[in-house]
Amino acid sequence: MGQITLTFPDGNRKTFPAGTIPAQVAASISTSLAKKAISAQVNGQHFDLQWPIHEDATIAINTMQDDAAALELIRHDLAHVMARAVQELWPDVKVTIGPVIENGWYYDFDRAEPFTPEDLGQIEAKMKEIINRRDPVTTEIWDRDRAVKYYEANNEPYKVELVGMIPEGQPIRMYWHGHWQDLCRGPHLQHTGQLPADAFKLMKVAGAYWRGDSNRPMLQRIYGVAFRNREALKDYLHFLEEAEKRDHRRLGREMDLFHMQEEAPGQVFWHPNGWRIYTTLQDYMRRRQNANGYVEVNTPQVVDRRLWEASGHWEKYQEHMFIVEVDEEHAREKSVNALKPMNCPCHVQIFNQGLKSYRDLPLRMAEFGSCNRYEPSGALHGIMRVRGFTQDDAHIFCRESQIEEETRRFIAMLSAVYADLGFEKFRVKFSDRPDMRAGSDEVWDKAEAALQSATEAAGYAYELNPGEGAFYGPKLEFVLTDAIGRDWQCGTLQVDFVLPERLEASYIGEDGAKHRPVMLHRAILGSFERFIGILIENFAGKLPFWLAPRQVVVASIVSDADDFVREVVARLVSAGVRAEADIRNEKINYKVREHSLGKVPVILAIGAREVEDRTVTLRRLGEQGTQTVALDAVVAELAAAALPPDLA
RNA sequence: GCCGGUGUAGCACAGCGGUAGUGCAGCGCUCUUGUAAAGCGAAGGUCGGGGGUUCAAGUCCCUCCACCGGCACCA
Repeated sequence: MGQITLTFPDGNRKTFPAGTIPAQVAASISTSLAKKAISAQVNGQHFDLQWPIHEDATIAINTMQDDAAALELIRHDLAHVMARAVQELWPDVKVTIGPVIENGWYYDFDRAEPFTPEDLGQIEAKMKEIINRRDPVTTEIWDRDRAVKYYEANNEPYKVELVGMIPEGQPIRMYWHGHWQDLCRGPHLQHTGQLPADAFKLMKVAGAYWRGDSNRPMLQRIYGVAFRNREALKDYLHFLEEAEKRDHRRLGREMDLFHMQEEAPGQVFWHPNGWRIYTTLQDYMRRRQNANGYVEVNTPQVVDRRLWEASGHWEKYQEHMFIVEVDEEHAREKSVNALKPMNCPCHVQIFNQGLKSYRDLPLRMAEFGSCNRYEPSGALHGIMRVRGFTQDDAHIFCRESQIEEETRRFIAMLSAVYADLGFEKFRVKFSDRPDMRAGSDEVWDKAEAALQSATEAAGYAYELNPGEGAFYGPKLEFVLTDAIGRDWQCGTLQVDFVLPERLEASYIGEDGAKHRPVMLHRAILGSFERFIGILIENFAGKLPFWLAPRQVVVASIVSDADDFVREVVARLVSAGVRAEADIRNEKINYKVREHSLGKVPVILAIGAREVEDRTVTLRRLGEQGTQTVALDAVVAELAAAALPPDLA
């Protein structure tokens, strides 16, 4: 048997017989390391302590101190322990897959009876029992036939299918946790006793399609979360509570921004407070667009199916459109229309009016386009995913040679807008050509290169999403990260070679001949509804002053102050501040509490002293202290703060 | 659309086969108040819609709708 040389992280080298397993390497260092070891990094690969090493390599032994490895193993082993617990409790349940996900894992089961919340408690107890058994984890490599026969004999059809999916030449690895067995690529811990019995929790049961395919059976998925210790779990559960307090549906009610009701599922009833946010944001975007060379248009809501057939949407998205049929009772001829689900075909109609010259390009056509889509009922979510929404949409008609410059300008505008709205950082994703696509490779080459180089020129790194582009062209997607670390994909820029062709857009070039323009579809916010939801959650309702629907409440302390309160409100309103009076017969404590819960950024309290001195006592949301200031100074300061960032 | 859960007063919730309850908000009265809930009083609900079982149904069954959590979808 040959020898191999292993290099340790400190640079030391040692020779071992070929086929040595990391467990033996750990034991050669110390018995305590052998006990504490959970896995190894071998040539950078996450390695099971039982996998043999056949050649020279770098090696590092992982213990629970190594965050990434520890969390990966804890979550992965718990997935197995949970599956085992379920099968111990209900032997007829069939197991499928159970991967590690962010903060935990899930495992999908096939069981006739639904799992109940009580079942989760029972499973959790059984898992703790299994952990306390300290069962050793062992592994073997089987050949395909043996694995298939084994699973057929054990009536585990999903596992049979999984074995069949493992590519030729890749090992089919079996793991044993005591007597329980699962197909798994590993690695795993040494024994179940290495798992923290008090740092995991089963969270919820949910349906999930086998292999993500809605034509295949619905399985039952159990989600769990796990961390290295009890404190980390507690922190995470606390984080969930905090996230719930930011929920835009809850804040929407508490701040009286909007509501939704049964008669109009997926559509928003904007209350005065919410609509102030909406119009403030829209006015801001309109100024930004004007400053960036866009022209604004507006197009019809109800459009005959012929246009959607021509654009290709009828064929693909008919099921998801609101159809409006007009019959002979009302009109001479029956017609079938759709509420517009998008604006682009209408924008091409405007482009097509009159002859366009190359001198007209690039033509940046913007619309706050009100769209309706019949989204599947299960997709609806507050104001984030709705059936009626308004996009900050625009289409840039340009020549291929202008794609790069237009992309660069767009990214500059988008980053300025995001910064103004409180998002300093965003990520860029680039999706290139899919297998099914329109247009020649030559054109795709040019479009992809233009998007990439414009992104790089703008100083942004991008993540590649291979093959995820639209069938009509490559795209960029812009992803915001919010205050508690969640990602939101908002902006997009898509190159489209197809729609101008289908809807016969053209311009006259310098050569006097007709040419096809390229269309860039682009949005920065995405939809106002969703973006306002994101703003609410990002700021936990405490919107920046300029966006706050109620900026100032002027509250009387004694009724003798009422006249001065009204005067202060009038001064603020005429200075452009959204101010209102609260002269109800209530204690100042009560008023402060109520307006603080309503997320009003500034409360001005006025009692006898303030009336006497023509001052106000100012209290800012989230602060304990107050300051008493002269009226003129406060009006000037608040008027300045109320200006949108592009006007300040 | 699929799986599971939920739907009781404006809001948050209790009641789970025998004449609909609590807190807060709202309304009335008293209090003129100094920075996160003053006191008292009178009200307020065809218990999501429809159908069924029963002497009797928020309570049990069926069905539809909406919402919540996932999955699938997202031009």
